[in-house]
Amino acid sequence: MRLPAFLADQRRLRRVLSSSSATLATLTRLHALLLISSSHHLLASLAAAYARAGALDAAESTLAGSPASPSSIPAWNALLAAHSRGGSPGTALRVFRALPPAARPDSTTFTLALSACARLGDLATAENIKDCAFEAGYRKDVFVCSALLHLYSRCGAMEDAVRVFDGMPRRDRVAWSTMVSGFVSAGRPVEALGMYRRMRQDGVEGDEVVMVGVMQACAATGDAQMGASVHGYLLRHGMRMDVVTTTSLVDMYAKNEQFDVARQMFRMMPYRNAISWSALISGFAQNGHADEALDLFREMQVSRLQPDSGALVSALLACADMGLLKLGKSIHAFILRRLEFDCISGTAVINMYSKCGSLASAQMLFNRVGSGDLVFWNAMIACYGAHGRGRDALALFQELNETGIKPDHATFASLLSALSHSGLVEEGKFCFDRMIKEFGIEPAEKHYVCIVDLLARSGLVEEANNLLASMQTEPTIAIWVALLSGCLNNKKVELGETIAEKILELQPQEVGVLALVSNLYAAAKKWDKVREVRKLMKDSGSKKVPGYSLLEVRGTRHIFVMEDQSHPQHQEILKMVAKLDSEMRKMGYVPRTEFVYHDLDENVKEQLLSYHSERLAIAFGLLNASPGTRLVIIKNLRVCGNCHDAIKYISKIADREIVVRDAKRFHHFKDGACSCGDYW
DNA sequence: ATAGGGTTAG
Repeated sequence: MRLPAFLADQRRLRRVLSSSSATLATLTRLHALLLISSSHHLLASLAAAYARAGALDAAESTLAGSPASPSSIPAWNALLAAHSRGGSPGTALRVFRALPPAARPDSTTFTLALSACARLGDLATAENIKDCAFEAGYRKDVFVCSALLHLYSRCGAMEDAVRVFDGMPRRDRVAWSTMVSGFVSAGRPVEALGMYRRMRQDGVEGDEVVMVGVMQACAATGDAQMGASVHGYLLRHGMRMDVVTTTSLVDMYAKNEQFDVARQMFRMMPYRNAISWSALISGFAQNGHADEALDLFREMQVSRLQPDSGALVSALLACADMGLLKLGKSIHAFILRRLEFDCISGTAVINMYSKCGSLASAQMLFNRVGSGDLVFWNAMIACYGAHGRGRDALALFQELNETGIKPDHATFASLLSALSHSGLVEEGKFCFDRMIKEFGIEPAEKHYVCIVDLLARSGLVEEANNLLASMQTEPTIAIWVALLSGCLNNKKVELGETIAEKILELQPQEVGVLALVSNLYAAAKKWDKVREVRKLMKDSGSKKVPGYSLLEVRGTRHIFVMEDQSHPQHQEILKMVAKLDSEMRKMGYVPRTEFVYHDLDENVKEQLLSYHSERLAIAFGLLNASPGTRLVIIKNLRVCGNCHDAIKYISKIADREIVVRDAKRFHHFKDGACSCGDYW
């Protein structure tokens, strides 16, 4: 072929350059030809072709080497897009900054640059780019605007996203769906669902992507009915049930505790990835079905799919829940051998050690990994809190401040809870103040729960009550509950009754909440009120979670439930309990029958107290565990004040360290003293 | 001609 003739055939040239099938060799050859002919137009097309073929350096040098003009913008865009897709948004931004001024960026350019900022979480640069885009006349551009929506929601600035969204003259499905998933990831699922409703009212139908966001929202709110209707919508509209969509369905059903449906969906998936497994495993693990979670985890191990860190993290969650230290340790070892030790799995391991009572192992891991990741620190602060080590939590918080990492809402939730459980009232108040004033964090529900708990626990119920009066919004059930439980523990029955009324007005469904209210009325000896609330409990339909205690002896787990006679050593255990009881009494133990909230005879109350599940578990442990080893009991409910007393005596009699983990934290009993800062 | 939205786990 004669070169000049070939160059003259512009149409044919264009076809070669815009098809994505041109090989690199062809492109380099053409490059040489075009340089000779110095055709700027064609050089730009060539650069775009380079970018599409993955030769990004060649694309950039071609562009930089030819004079800039608006006609080179598609090529620059192709280059930016390639960097973005290739996962290097930083480079994309560098290229954007290096754009020659004569090449006028268009809507696509700005959209790509903003999307790179979103990926990097670089709000400052984005603001700059936004200004340029607006100046260039793209203020109303759908693409630029949705890129902004995505940017703001990824940077936790939902209010800015809302502002942009409200200013959009035209909103397409992508804009709506960005808002839906934005609200979901901001932890505001109710507003996410609101967005979806508005979208439908606007006459816009959902597609797979929107519906995934809606499903996440349903999972977060626990709205099972809405969830099922979304499922129906997907089927009715014949949507593509790919891995992502189906995994979201599985996740939603599992989070809503519809395990049969979740499992069925999972089994029907033609193709599953590691995320699908993790979704189901964690669904079980987080809802008290650790056994099934671990069964699935084992099944995943035997399937071809290697467990990734997500599945391991879910399995660790199940170990933490059940206090399975041995299995947890082996997963830790597996991660060390086979995977990169990332922050998420590191945090999960710390959490597992924490929940299994191995404060020392958690500390060791924390010190060895030494990470700059905030959540990692948060987990360790929470771990100290769970072990009643408020001062250590505070010290770690101060250390965190010295690193320059900014604490977040979760840091303060863990810290306040640690201080509360250690009775460090002044420190707690001070931290609550600092959180608001110095760190500019608006207290959320959980923070109010902590601070009210902190005050009320140490008897300052009036101060706690005043704090609630100063709140901007109405206190929620959880906040009232913290106050009420302080009233109950400090025998402030009168104030307690008014709070109980408020809680009942909010119509709580949770049995635990109703039980607390009922106990308060029992403490006030208002037995007709007690009956009333007990009836509510019965009508609420939700089953009371039976209290159980669990311990592992020589690798086997034993579960004890009050009044359960099924254990093969039942008679022996009862004898042991009685023996301990009489020895404790000789040492001065007096059963604290005020913890039995029923209208019963005193001696019946005393008997009931002796058969709490942790007492049975401890008796079993003393009979079977090797002498001198520590007994770690995992209990799903709180340890009552009487058991707390009793275990101190037992620990002294048996000369053993006894550790009881209740729903919230650990009580380390050694030589009759509990190392947890406060009582219960 | 081309760009913006989606799955688990701390």
